[in-house]
Amino acid sequence: MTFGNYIRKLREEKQLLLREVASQMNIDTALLSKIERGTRIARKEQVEDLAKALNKSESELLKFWMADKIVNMLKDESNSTEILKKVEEEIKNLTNQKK
Amino acid sequence: MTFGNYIRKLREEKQLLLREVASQMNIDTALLSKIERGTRIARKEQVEDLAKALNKSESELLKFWMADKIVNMLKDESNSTEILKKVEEEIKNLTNQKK
DNA sequence: TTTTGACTTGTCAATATTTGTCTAATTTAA
DNA sequence: TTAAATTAGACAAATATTGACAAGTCAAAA
Repeated sequence: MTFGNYIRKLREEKQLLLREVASQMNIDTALLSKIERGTRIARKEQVEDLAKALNKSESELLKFWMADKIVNMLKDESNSTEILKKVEEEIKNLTNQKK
Repeated sequence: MTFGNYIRKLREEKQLLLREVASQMNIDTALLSKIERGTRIARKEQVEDLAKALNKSESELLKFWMADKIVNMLKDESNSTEILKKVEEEIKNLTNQKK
């Protein structure tokens, strides 16, 4: 489930129109349409706006949004598994960093 | 081990000067210095050039390079583990995609 | 069939970011 | 101290991103 598909699903469940949500976000309907279809990438600020408009937790939406971006970076790499393993290691190091 | 630290180590092992490697890459010494110190991000093209100049496999260098970028995206996220798990799922889906 | 409303697409100027180089430090090694 | 290597800062040029507008498609209502 991509970010776009996810927010579209949420919007439809709430029976909201593109124009209603877009208006709450202060953006053009066309732009929100593109974000939902994945032809445009939302800015972080817009993800926050969406969380408000759709009454979902910001971190939940950000999870989908960040995952999307990372998947996009990795989708053409042959050794994405190896890369992810390394990322996990490095993150672990970071969080164990004292001070 | 970050990308910058890694290529610096490789360069020093080979006893090459910044200016020698930078010249092979057709970039300014100052830029390579910044890349090694992590204050500038190499372009993918430059990673390829580095692989040649340092006689290392491109995919090995790209692994460090991509991991760096992803770590940077995640370093301020509280739920990075969750995000990575989602990424792994999505990647798995992608590779299982028939046609 | 025409009209209407919701959504989508293509294009473009404005804005923002990235890039690489230059010059001027600073550090290092002799 | 000197000379070479490396680093920092500032800048213009190149590139990328952004959001809006206008025009398009599509389905359902009239």
